[in-house]
Amino acid sequence: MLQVSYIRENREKVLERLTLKNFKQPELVDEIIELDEDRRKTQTQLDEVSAKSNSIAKQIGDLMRQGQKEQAESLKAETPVLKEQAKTLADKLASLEESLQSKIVLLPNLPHSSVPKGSTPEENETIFEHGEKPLLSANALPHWELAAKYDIIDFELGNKIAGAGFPVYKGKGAKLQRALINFFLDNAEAEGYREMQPPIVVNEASGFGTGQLPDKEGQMYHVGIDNLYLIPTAEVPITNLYRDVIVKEEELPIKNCAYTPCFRREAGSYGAHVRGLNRLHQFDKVEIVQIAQPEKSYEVLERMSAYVQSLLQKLELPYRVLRLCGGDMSFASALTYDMETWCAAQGRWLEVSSVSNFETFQSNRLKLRFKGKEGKTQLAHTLNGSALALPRIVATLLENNQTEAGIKIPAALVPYTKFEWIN
RNA sequence: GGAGAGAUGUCAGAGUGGUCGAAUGAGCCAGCUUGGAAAGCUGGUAUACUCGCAAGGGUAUCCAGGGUUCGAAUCCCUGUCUCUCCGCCA
Repeated sequence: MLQVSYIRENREKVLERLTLKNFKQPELVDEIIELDEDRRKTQTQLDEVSAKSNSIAKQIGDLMRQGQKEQAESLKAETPVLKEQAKTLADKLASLEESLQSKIVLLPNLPHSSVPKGSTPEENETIFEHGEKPLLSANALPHWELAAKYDIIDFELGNKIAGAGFPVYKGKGAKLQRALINFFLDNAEAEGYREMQPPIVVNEASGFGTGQLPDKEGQMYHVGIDNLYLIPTAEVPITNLYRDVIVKEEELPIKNCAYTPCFRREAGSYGAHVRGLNRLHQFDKVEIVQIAQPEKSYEVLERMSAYVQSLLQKLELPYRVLRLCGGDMSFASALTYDMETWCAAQGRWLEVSSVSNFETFQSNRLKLRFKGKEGKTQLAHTLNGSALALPRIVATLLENNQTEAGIKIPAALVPYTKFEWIN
């Protein structure tokens, strides 16, 4: 959520930046500014009336104590008018605040100055590419066929007990999952992240804090009876740990990581390109989350990007890094890097990580602030990234490392799997 | 699921209608003291909105939302959460 004061003071810039994000309702900006002006005027009026009432109440108190009952009574006569005024103003204020809030949450975050123009994934900017695309033999298989061949992931069985998009990992498939989770967590710890285990259901306030609610409600599984949501990413609980918190500046940056299952309804997306592990309703992910000082957050973002890349390098996966264009970025992000691995049998790039700086967009919703040496409190910047999401890593590993003898586990992972081959 | 108790500042904890943004203590910060430290002493120590160049002022906030009242941390209603006991349970 953008700050009203910022919109008020930077109208032109806000409009210009929203254009880059292909925002369709620029008229909202002026509506917000107008509502805000009205809101502040009403606030001032209400404050004045309240000040008057307070002073009268105080005088009545004084008079009563001095036993001057009659004068007190005559002062009381003045209050009904004030009360009426206060009520009217308070109602007006509440309704102004409500419409202001309802409009301001519709504005996406403003993109950083380095964000390229564009509205489709094709217009994302490839800023780095690493590793050789493997040359597979003509009879190479996509991962879902390899999964069946080696009996390590069973999509049918998951179908039976839950539905499409809930695979069952079996034997070495399950062990590979566990190995990857541990590999990612150990690396994150070495990078300075504190491991956390949060709840994987969250309440409404948490969903709002990180921006999933109210608009992306349909993407989360909702447990109606208790009004809880299954998390779509660990970002939600981990970032919300700091909701309504004022941290000390010297504690920054705060670095947390967590492994959690993630749940996404992804309603209505079925088809060939979502086969196998490409898109699931439940998947595992290790997430890294940082809270940083505003002037350092872009440095932090680069560092997070480099860290994610180091994981891909250790796993010996060919990848590229994209800087997302304005139209392809998420609602809340100011700058996003996507990491994609080359999935050789499918012959396509698969997104395995997304690293973003949200600047104050989330912290404004969360009321996550820090207090500097001078005692001034200000909103902190939040960042997060997948490090990494498992299914597409598994898909890439299976497809790229398939040989006549089976699937070769990358050396860095063998201490975790304790086997070198799936065969 | 049943019964009861409770929710006050960074923490502990007072406060049952006015002088309460809130006693007291601890913590923290600054200063004094000291060779340095401890102890001691002195002062400071919430957040949001708003007015103001500033100094400073106004308003709101004692879990949340309503209500009673000239006036609510205090009384009433509703909700949420926490704790204790019982039941159930990995």
